[in-house]
Parts: sequence; structure tokens; C-alpha cells
Amino acid sequence: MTGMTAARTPSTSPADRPHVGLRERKKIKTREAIRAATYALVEEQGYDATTIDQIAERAEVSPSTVFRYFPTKEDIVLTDEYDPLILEEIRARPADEPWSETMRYVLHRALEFGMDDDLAVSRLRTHLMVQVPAVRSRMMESMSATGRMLCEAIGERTGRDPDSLEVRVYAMSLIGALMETSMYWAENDHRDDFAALVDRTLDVMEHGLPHENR
Amino acid sequence: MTGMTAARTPSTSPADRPHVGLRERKKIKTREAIRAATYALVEEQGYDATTIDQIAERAEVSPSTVFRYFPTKEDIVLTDEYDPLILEEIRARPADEPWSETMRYVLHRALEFGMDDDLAVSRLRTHLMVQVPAVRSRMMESMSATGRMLCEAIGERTGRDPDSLEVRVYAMSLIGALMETSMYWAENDHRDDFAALVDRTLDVMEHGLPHENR
DNA sequence: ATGATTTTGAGAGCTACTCTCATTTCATGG
DNA sequence: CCATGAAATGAGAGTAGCTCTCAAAATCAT
Repeated sequence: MTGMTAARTPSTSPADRPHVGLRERKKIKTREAIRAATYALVEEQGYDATTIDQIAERAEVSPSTVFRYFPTKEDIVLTDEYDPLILEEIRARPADEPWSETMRYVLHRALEFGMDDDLAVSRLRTHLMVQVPAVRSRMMESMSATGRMLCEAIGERTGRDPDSLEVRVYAMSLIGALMETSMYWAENDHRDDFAALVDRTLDVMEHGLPHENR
Repeated sequence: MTGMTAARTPSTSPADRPHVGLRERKKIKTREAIRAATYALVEEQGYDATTIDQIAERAEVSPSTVFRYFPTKEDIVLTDEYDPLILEEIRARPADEPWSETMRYVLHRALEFGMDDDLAVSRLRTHLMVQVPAVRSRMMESMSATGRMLCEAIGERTGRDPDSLEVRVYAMSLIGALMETSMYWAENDHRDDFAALVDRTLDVMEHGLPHENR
């Protein structure tokens, strides 16, 4: 079910902005060339066996350039710029909607974006997350950034202090839960429907462990 | 030939066990020399500025030996061997005790052990956790190992499948929460009473965010 | 086209970490 | 007490991720 391709990116016409020059376009191309090269090489030889030099060679740039675009090797496979989107999505929800419903809705939206975009990449990413400790670590780092964003959102929404222990703990427990959900999904070879797993996760977060074993 | 093992006194007398030879003792000494050297150097110059060579020199071993004792630099400052202790502690609780109370009790016990042991080291560790991404990452890794242990414990205790999504999600959300609690403590310069923070954390995990802001 | 600015490539350099091999240190049986 | 085997150590070479610098090349503004 890969519907919902309605809201495309709003007009990439060149006349849209006067300053989308050749430079910007080349940068984007380079960035994607590096990522594409990395994905290909990692699938061919595995993550550890893939060196920066190889990536640079296949992407037809110098090794220096690779580091100019990505601070670490892990970042090449992990770019998630969803945070601002999620935040927007949260802000767009009616203010009187219960928080748990907002969360559920927003997460499903995020999944549509992230997975529809390229399911293969999502799978590779979660797979690497399970296999390669360095990637997993980097992923946790980036998710804890998402956690801080969540704190802000909760603060705006409920008037609570976003820096209070309670809000921070709540946000990070959610992040930890979702992290584990991704691992579970990948460990079971992506057989489950990820959205369904997320729903079960949110159930646990709302109501605790179910009393019956399944 | 056999060293006559006398009565069961858990004393550390040398004749107690025949096989705690000079070799074992030296290994322990080396291990602690490396750690002590690292702590000292890190407090003098900071984590990143401290190299393995410096550590080796101050501990009076070769750099090779440092890596023989610790797989990574982060591990030198992060050895937490508490997991088995915690597991034992959980198993020792009465089977009909509510899980949340068990958790609360066990965590407080773990704090007594970990903090009383050497408060200064606990502070340095959590401080590094906030400051140095690599240390934080490594810490998260080791805490996720604790999470898997928790899954086992929950399985034993409640008869649930320890590999089920629900149990794993619950365990990891707890781990994430406690991680954030540590960060909060360190970020506020260890001014709060850590045990009290843990209690507030467990409250959030049990009852969700409080409705009133504090 | 000219000059200013940005991006890139080349390469040196640092450090964490691995691997190998010879040397030293401890354990043990006669 | 010494000879033999096993384990720990040190020395050194090698790899790869990552940083920094500087000059060449590409793009932009006028």
C-alpha cells in the first residue's frame, strides 16, 4: 500500500528562486553521488570493508570532498532530515487532540514519508543498524536529537517546561522504544508491517505491558 | 598437592584459593593502573587530548597492552560490570512483588553500589557522557546490553516471551529514560540527588507525564 | 573579461586500532 | 632447582578514519 503520493514537492521550477544557481545544483548532485556510491559499495562488500577512498573513487570526487559533505562515514548512510517535518506536522494538529493520538498520527505520517521515499534504503539502514555498532551508535545520537525536538514540541503543546526532567524522560523513553522497534523489525528481516509494530509500541507506552502473553 | 581449602570464609586470604597466582594479580593491577592513568589524564587535559600513548606511558605499560586490556579508548572509562549483580538482585525479590516496586528497589540498590563505590568516578563518567559523543555512544551500547538482560529478567518474572516486541520495547524505553536521567543529572552539575531523580523518572514511566506543570 | 568567492584536489599528519613476532615472565613437573 | 611449556608483554609495521592547509579550478558578480 504505497498510496499518498499526493503532496509532491512544491514545483522545482528554476524560475522559482533566482538563486538556485549551478553551484547549488552541483552540490546536491555531489552529495547524492557520494550516497549512491556508498549504498552500492556497502551492498557489494559490506560496511566495514568499504573505505572512504573507494567511495570517493566511485563517486568521482576526492576523499577530502567526501569528508566535506559528511562529517563521518556513518553519516553517509544515515541522513535523516525528518525532524523539522515532524515538528511541523505536530504543530499542525488541533490543540485539543490528546497527545497520544497526535503522536500516533505524526509517526504514521513520518513513516509514509520515510518509507515511501525509498523502502530499500530504509531496509539497508535498519539492517546496518543491527549489524554495525558504529552505525547503531550514530543512529542513537541522531535520535536523541529528535528527542530534544520532541521536548520542545511537548513544551509548546502542553505548556510544560521542555527542559524538565519529566518531559525529557518521557521523550527519551519514546525514542528508546522506537529505536528498539526498528531493531526488532530489522532483526526479523523486515517481515512485519512496520506501521503495525509502531502501533504496538505506542500501546505499550500508553498502557504498559499487556497482562496476557501473546 | 592440593591446597587444603579451609572453612568457607569469603576472606581474601591468599591461601584461600590455590589458583589466584601472581599472574592473575598482576593482570588486575595492570588493568587498574591503566584506568587510574586514564582518569588522571582525562581530568588534567580532557578526554580527546588524552592519547593512548600517554595513558600507556603513565601506566607504565606498552600501548599494545592497553588495547589488550580494553577494546576501545571509551571502554577504559566505562567498565560497568553491574549487569549480573542487578540480575541477581531482581531474582532475589519475592515473586509476587509488583514489577514496578521491584524495579524501584533494584535500581536504588544499584545506585548504592555504583555511587558509594566511587562517587567521583560516577561524576566523571556522566560528565564525559554529556561532553564526549563517543563516550555517550559507547554508554548507550552498554546500556542496551543491560536492556537485553532486563528482557530476560522480565521474561522469567512474568512468563512473557523475552523476545517479544512488547517486552523489548518496554525494557528499552526504561533504558532510554534512565540514560536521560543521567544526562540531566550531569548537565545540572550533579546538584540533584540522583536517587530522587530516578524516583521521578520511574513515576513518569508508571503514570505518564504529570498533568500539572511543576 | 576581470576580480572576488566558493569549491575542490592533493597531500601531509594525527590517532585509534589491528596484527605479527620475538622476548620476557610466570607456572609446573621432574 | 632447573627445564619445559604457556601466557603476557613489547616493539614495530600497517590500516583507516578524520583534520588541516594550501594551491588550483570552477562559479558568480560586475
